[in-house]
Amino acid sequence: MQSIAFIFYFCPNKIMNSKKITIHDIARKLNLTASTVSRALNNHPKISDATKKLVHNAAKELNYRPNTIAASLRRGKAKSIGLVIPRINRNFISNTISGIEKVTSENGYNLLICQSEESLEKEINNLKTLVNNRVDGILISISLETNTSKHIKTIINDGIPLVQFDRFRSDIETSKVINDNFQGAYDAVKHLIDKGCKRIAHFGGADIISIYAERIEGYKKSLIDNGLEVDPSLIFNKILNKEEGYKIANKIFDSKIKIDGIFAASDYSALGAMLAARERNIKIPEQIAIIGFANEPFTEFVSPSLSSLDQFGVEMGISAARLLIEKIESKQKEVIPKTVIIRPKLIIRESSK
Amino acid sequence: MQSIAFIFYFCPNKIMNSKKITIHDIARKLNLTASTVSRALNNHPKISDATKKLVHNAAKELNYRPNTIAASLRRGKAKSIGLVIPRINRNFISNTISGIEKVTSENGYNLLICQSEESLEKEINNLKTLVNNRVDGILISISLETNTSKHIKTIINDGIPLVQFDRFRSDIETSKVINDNFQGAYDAVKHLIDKGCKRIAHFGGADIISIYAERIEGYKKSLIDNGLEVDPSLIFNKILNKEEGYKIANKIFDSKIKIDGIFAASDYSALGAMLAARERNIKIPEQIAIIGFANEPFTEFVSPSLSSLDQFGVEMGISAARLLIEKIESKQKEVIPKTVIIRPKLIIRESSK
DNA sequence: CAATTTAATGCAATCGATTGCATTTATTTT
DNA sequence: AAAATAAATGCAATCGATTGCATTAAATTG
Repeated sequence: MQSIAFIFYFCPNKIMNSKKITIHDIARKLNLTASTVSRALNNHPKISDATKKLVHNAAKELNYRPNTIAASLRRGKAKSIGLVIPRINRNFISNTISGIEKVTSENGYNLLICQSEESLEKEINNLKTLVNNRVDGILISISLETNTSKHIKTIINDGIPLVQFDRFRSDIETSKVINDNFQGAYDAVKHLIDKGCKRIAHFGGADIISIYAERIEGYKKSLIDNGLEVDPSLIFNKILNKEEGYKIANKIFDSKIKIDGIFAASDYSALGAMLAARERNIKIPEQIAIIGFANEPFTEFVSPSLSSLDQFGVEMGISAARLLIEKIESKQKEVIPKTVIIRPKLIIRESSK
Repeated sequence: MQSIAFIFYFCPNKIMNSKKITIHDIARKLNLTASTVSRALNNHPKISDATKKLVHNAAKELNYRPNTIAASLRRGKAKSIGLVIPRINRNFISNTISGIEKVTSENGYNLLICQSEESLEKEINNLKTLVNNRVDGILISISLETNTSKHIKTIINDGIPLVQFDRFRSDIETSKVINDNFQGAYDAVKHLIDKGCKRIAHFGGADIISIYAERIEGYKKSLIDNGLEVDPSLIFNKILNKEEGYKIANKIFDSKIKIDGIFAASDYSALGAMLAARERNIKIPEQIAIIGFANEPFTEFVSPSLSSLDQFGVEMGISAARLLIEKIESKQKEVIPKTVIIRPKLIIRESSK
């Protein structure tokens, strides 16, 4: 007796870590077949309630853990969804992931997450991994480097449901969930004009990415619709972080270019501009009104607080995941690609009041 | 001819979406066996270079995609790692995930992510899902609600490698990567005292979670070591967000309690306190110096900018993932549990200068 | 050149759950 | 009570890759 306790005390892992229980073990114990056990566990209608109860009890007693992998192999599907995003640690993206995870887990799907780190090569590899893992569907927001749709088309031709969200390629027919970047930009610029701005600069992203191209278009259209003209020398590309925003703002202040407003495609570049202005005692919003994009958490707390456009990240993730699951689970092969457009909401704060 | 082109044009999916190629298809094409093909693809030494080349070419030509699931079933392992965290969309956590994903993907593991949403019940379910998916190992940061280790012990007894990070249970022997919360708190409070504070309040979290308990202890020890005494009426628990910080600060200001410094376990509660002070024209840091915890992005941008403790999220994720993979891949069953302690770095900003 | 070693490949079982079809048992109908 | 129907369970193949052991072919040795 003593020695048994002794062994248990020192090697609990070894002792307890018995081999995994399978449906065959349960079947043997109950004098049934694996098929019956399988059906009982899956609540198949043709199995009597009595046996179901027996099986469930035995499963509990033996501490049975179903082997998802085996089931996946047999079914040819893994009940899992792959997600490819540029980076996880971005406020907006982690919000979308949160929404996605909520929906997928509610529907019994596992979520496989890959970061492309803004690299096309990694993005391609990520997709390969997901295909090899036989995911039921893929959600993707493309990298900044992605200037082709070939890899994505391959996926679609393989018959794997795919939904794009946020950053997307428009030359492929997929469902997608996107922000109305045009409208957001339009609204922001209109607001600046309403506040009296006449010379509004735009700090944009890489215009090969559609979301940034659209913001530029919205900016232009808003100017024109509101009686101002587009001055190409006020449009700056690839200004997305604080440092670049700071640099460009300083460059403008040093030059002869006069501006009284900035619409930035990123809160960070807007912040950079704010800091540059502050250093020169240029009053915000009196001398320059500023609006950013994405409604990063810090925008609320800086001073002056920064006007911005909220993108509803969680909601976007939820819709994207729902669209994908709908497509996965629809019997009829052909689901008409849907585009869900979320209109960003202008949050007016001190920087443009 | 015409008609073929026609068909291709209208139904590319149907045509191209042929059944998945398996190693048997490759074998058949080359007059070999599946075993040989499998070995060739895995670069087995006993297969001649000639056949390897043949197999690889055929694989490419047929657009072969290995079925990871089948391999996983056979191997009993999925080359995947499970991650359980309270929420994805928190700056610190998304940073750790980013680090984790980097390491796991570099080592050929998939990452399965689950959110517990601060619920013990969900945390338990998450673990079940991961076990059913036969993950090779698990990384976990526990929920606020988790007041037991039973579910985690089960995992360990099942022989599944598990590493805790950030929020952890100390009554289970696992490797872990944690912040030196005691030291961080100690440093922060010492800094406040050095700046002349005599009556420092602490806005803490739930003290059943060790990281918060440690911050309290560090706070106390620092007071004592530096010749001040601990006044329990200055310690407030479960004050972790802006609203609560704002509320408690106001309560203090309304009372007879005099304070000249706040060390908060969260940047958000620190911010709430800042806003409350600002409303009453209490000068920061002259009348009250404030330090937060986590170095959230906004801390740099508020004004006055908020001193805080940086937790090195990405590095923490990297270490945790490395520890886990090391454990998974070590041949000898018994790996001595290691604890990696990352010392938070005090970032001194205007709020405590 | 026979005997032995080495290299390369094949055979067949296996991982664990699922599922179409067959079979048995129980129930109902005529 | 025989026949027909329904209900419950069993049989056996299957999903695709891996792997220990056997086998064949080629190379080496004495």
